[in-house]
Amino acid sequence: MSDQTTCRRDARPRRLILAGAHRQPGYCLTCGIRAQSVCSVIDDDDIARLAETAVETLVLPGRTFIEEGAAATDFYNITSGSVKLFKALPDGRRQITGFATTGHFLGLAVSDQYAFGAEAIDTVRLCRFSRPRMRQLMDDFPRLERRLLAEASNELVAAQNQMLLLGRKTARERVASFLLERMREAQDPAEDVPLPMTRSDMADYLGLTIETVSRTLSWMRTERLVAIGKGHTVRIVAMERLQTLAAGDAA
Amino acid sequence: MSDQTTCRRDARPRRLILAGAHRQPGYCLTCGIRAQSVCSVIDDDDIARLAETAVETLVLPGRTFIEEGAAATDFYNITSGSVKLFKALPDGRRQITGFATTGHFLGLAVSDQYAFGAEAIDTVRLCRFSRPRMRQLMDDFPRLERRLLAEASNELVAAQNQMLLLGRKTARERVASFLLERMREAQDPAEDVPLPMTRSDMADYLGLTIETVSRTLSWMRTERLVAIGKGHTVRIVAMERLQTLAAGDAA
DNA sequence: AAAAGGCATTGATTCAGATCAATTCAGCCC
DNA sequence: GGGCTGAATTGATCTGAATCAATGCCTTTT
Repeated sequence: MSDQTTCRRDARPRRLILAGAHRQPGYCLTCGIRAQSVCSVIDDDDIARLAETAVETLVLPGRTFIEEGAAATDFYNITSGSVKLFKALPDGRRQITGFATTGHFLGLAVSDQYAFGAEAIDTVRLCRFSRPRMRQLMDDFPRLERRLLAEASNELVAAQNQMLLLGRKTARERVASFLLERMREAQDPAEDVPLPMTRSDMADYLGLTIETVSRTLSWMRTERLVAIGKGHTVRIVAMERLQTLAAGDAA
Repeated sequence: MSDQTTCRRDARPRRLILAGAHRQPGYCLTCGIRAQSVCSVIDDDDIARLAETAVETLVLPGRTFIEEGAAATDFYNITSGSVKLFKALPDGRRQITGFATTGHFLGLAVSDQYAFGAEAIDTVRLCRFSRPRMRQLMDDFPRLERRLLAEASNELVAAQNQMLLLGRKTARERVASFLLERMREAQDPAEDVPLPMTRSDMADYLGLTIETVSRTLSWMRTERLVAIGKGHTVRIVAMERLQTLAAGDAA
């Protein structure tokens, strides 16, 4: 990983702030630089000590910055951009287990190996710090630990939903669920859903093939459920019917 | 839920102990009764206050004690027995998202609704306490919060493995993975794997049908990978080959 | 011991989605 | 604009697991 820069420590904030999901601007916990969004404010005397070991890293699109099975030495907080998390089988079959965006933490694990890989979708900025440091941070800031627990809980709920999808839903139900999930994730409240990922990523996330994803989207178009826009965008036309489909209410 | 009894508060321990995975005998955090296994010791002055609202509940086999979508009012710690966690679709399709045994916590959620249901497999004893109380406990005992985070992290890893299984593995690979997982879970180090759950549970856990599970086990028997014993037990005969199969190395 | 009920196994057939195989489309770079 | 390249769509065919359908096999009851 050659494309990393040291933290800009000149911009010292008065208060320590966690990058997070609540979408307020603020300063990164680990390096003190201004982040796109933060969620949690921590009163702080020890900011100088905290900023000591922080490193900001820039990751280019397509780059795998966490290798599945590698030694889990670092902890990451995404300050901008989005990444895909995945697991793979020896013969190349791949399962994307989730997407992570601004504010998410990566590398939370009890094991000493990363259980999944992580690859940048677009250009990603993240703060990286060592595991011993993370432990120390959690000792010093209980709110951080609480926040990690909340994030883990949410991810667990998402994972359970995904297990239901992968184990029991049909291709149509999977794609419908995916579109609605993407809509919820999008910052714009509109029904124009951005799909920045490739069909291949969608397929690997939904446990399908690219052909089935493509066919299913085409079917949704002819059924007037969605309209497929330019530039990786899908507009939801019949929200009700799509929700019914995603919930598995009727075939 | 009529089959619950109040906590036996007469057995006051000197120290507060968390029921957990490390398999040492000790006292339950919430009610102070002796539990089959505990993992974490917490020095304690406030034991009387802590035991105040604790309730021990006995759950009979087959009983659903957490209803998916119901108001998430309580938090549970299993002190003995094993339960299955599941999600369901309106038409009855079901996905078992995991099994929980002695020491596991249930009900961890940011949302105010349970994201999954929980049903007792055998007779289950558990300690139940309210969410506000749980919050208070976490405030008072940071080690509890740390333990919950560790448990959530482990579950997240397990969930990611299961997503790979459900999204990308074949029926044979799924059953092989399941047998090895059960072997790891079992307390006996032997290669005799106990399968207390029904074929239907296995199928709903692996995203298959009971017929496919049955056929796959029969195939494994004829291939001399396993020997099917009496009373819901399977003996692993060819460990190496089973591991290769589970890892998805060769078809 | 016979009857009954609930799993589990095995067989026959179907089908949703995978695989194999062309096109078609959208950027991009001269 | 005219190739060039990788992604997306569409079509034809195949197949692994689901579905439909009998038995078989324990456990409980009488």
